Amino acid sequence: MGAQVRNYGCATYQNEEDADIRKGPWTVEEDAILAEYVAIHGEGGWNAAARCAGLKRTGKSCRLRWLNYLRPDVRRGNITLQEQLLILELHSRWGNRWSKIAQYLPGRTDNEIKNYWRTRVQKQAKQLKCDVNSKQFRDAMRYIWMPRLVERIQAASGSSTGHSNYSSINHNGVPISNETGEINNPMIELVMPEPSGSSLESLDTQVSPVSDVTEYQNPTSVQNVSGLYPEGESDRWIEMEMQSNIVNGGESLESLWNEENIWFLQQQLM
DNA sequence: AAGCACTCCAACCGCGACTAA
DNA sequence: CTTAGTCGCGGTTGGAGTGCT
Repeated sequence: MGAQVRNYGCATYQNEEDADIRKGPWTVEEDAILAEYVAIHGEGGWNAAARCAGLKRTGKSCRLRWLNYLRPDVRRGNITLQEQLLILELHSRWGNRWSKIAQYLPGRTDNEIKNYWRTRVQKQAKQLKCDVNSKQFRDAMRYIWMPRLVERIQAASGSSTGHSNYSSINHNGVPISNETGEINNPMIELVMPEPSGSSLESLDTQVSPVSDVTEYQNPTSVQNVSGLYPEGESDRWIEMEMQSNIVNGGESLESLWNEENIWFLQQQLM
């Protein structure tokens, strides 16, 4: 980052030459000016927008402010279960392609998804003492978190299919795609909107900030999940599931990742 | 009540891709 | 072909907010 000045408390300047360029938090007035400009001229041409609107901001800053905050269709608030599942699924497919992932979550910005990943998902990897990109962690996501999320989504939407269906995930855990590269996974279809503009409202199961991948409802039983796990490893994974239930005494789980479970998972993942 | 630790998010930066002159 | 300007993406970070001691 170098020696540039950061001061989010009040807008500041990088150096003498940039004394006309404001940095830091946007004011209400600046927001209004930018929103009005875009309403008249449309999106794009951000450098011109900054100049013509009289904003002492860089074009980049204007673009970011518009896309991440001022845009009328920006969704704010908790990431839903469906969105969590989509993020996990799409990240396993595309990696850190945040903008691409964001296309499938209407109203969510790449920045927001990136923040979610870093603050929630990477935190869990850290707790498990494994790299977020490691096979172990990906497996934990794929064979435990994601099926659980699916179950919760189904429970919340009143579906009675009875068990998670991840059968269209291949042996690498990647959802099987058709020739066009589209994901062909019934559970993902359940939650995945078109990349442009459609709404998630009908499936909008809001969750609290703590009710993300770190916390699960206790499944009533370890049910029909063997098909979810890697070939030849289902026993081991089912055992992990059962162990996590035993450890939690059948009560609803405060968190799957209490110390005991983390230790247990680490042993299993060795 | 105060201080500390931690979480979350807005906003920054560097860099690569694209495009027009 | 080269160059300059612009845009978009992914990584990083400061600070406000919140919870805990």
